[in-house]
Amino acid sequence: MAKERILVVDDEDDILELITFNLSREGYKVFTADNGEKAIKIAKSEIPDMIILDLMLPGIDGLEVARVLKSRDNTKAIPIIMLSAKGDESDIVSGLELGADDYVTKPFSPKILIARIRAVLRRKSDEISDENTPLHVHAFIIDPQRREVMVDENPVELTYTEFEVLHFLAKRPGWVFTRSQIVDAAKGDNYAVTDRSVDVQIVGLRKKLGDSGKFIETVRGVGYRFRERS
Amino acid sequence: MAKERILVVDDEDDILELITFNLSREGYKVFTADNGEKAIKIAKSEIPDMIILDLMLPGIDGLEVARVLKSRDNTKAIPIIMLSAKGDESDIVSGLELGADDYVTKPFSPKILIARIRAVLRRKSDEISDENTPLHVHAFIIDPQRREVMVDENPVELTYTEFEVLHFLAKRPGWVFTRSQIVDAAKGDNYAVTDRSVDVQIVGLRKKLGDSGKFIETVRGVGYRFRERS
DNA sequence: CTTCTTTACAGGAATCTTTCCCGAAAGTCA
DNA sequence: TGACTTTCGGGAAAGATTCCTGTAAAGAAG
Repeated sequence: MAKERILVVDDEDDILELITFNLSREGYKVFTADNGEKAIKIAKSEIPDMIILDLMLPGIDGLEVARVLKSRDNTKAIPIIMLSAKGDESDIVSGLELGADDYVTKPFSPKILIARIRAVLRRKSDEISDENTPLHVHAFIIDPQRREVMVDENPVELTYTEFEVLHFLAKRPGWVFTRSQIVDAAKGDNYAVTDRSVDVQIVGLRKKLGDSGKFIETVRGVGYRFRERS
Repeated sequence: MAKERILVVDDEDDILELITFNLSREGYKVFTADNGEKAIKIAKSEIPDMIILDLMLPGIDGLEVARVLKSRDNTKAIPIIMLSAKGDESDIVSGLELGADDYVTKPFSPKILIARIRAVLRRKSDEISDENTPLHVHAFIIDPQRREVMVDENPVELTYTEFEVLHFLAKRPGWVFTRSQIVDAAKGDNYAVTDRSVDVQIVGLRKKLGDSGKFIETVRGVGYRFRERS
C-alpha cells in the first residue's frame, strides 16, 4: 500500500506538530502549511491525497481555501476534512456545502482524527458506485431499479421523497449532509422549501424503518448522516 | 429473483475468501475451487451461472480450464470472468479469444468485480430473454408470436399498444419504469406523446385483465411496475 | 365508419410542506 | 458544579400541492 500524502493546514504550531507526529506514526507522508496561501500553493503543486484544513486561519480563511481548491479541476477531487472550533456550526455547514468531506471539532483526539481520515480515504477508494445497482448496507438493500427497500429481508414501503432521501444518505455511510444538500439530492437543486421539511421526512423514514431507523443519525446543528458502523 | 450461482476459482485462500465474502453479501450462491481440476468438475456438476477464473493456477492453468469448459456443450454457455495479474495482456487476449466474457486485473476492488459480474450477467440474461418466446409470469402467459395473452387459461383481447405495454412491464417483474420509458418501449424512441396517455393504457389494461389487473402496480411519482411476488 | 389512441379535465387520494409545541441538549453564568 | 437560558430537533396535525384515476370526447388510422 502506497503511503497516502496528507496536507495539514493550521496556524497553531502545537496543533500542526501534534497532527504531523500522529499521522507520520501512522505511515502517512505529511505536508504542512500555516496559512491559506501556502496551503493553496502546496495543494496545487503536490496534489496530496487529502487535506486537513483548519477553518480559522489568518488572512485567507479556511472556507475560502476550500472554495478555491474545489473550483480548480486538478484539486477539486482532493478530500477535505475541516477542523473547527466547537460551536461554529454555520461554518461547518458552509464547508460541507462547498464539498468538504467531513469535519472534526476542536479540541479533538488524534485517534478520532485518524479514524476520520481512514474513513474518508476508504470511502474515496470505493466510490465507484453505479446509480442503479442495488445498495447493500447493514441490513438494508436499497434497489433503485425496483424502488424498493428491504430491511432484514422485509420490504418497506417508502414514498418517493423518502426513498430519495434514504438512498442519498445510504450511498455514503458516515458522511454528514446538511439539510439543503439533502433537499437538492431529493428534489433537484433550486427547489425552494424550508429546511425543516427534511426533518419531517426523516421522522417518517425512521418510523417506517422501525428498529433500523437508528441508522439515520442526527448531527445536531449540522444535518443528518447514515451510520457507518453497525 | 433467483440467486445466481457463481463458481470462484483461485489458488490463493485470501482471495477466495475475499471474493466469497463479498459475493455472498450480494446474495449470490458461491462455489469455490482452488485448482483447475476441481474447477472443471464443479462446473460440470453444478453448471453455475458464472465462473470467476484466475488464470494463474497450479497444474492445469486457467486458460486451459476455460478451453475445456468452452469445448463442452453443457458448460460452453457459462460466462467467464478472468482474473489476471496486471500486465498479462497476452493471456487476457487468449482468454477473450477463447470466449471469456470479461476480465479483471489483480489487485482489484470487490466493487469493481461485482460491477463486472452484474454487467456480464445482465448481458447474458438479455440475450436469453428471446423477444419471441412466450413469457410465463404468475397467472399470465404472454405470447409475442401470437400476440395473445392468457390469464388463468382465459384469453384476453388486447390492442396493439396495450400488448406492448404489458409485455414490456412483464419482462422485468419488480422493475419500475417511468412513463417515458414505457412509451419508448411501446412506440419506439422519440415518439412524442403526453405522459398521460400511458395512464390511459394502464387503465384499459387493468380493466381488461380484471382481477389480475392488480399485478400492474402504480409507483407514485415514478411510473408503473409489474408485480414480482404474487 | 369503426376501432384504437391520445388529449382534456374533474375529483379525490396520497404525499409533502408548514407550523407549532414540547422536551432534550448545549451554552452561560454564578 | 448546578441552575437558568437558549437553541435545536422530534412529533403531530392542518394546509397546500402534486399525482393518479376514470370518464368523455377529439383525433388518427385502417
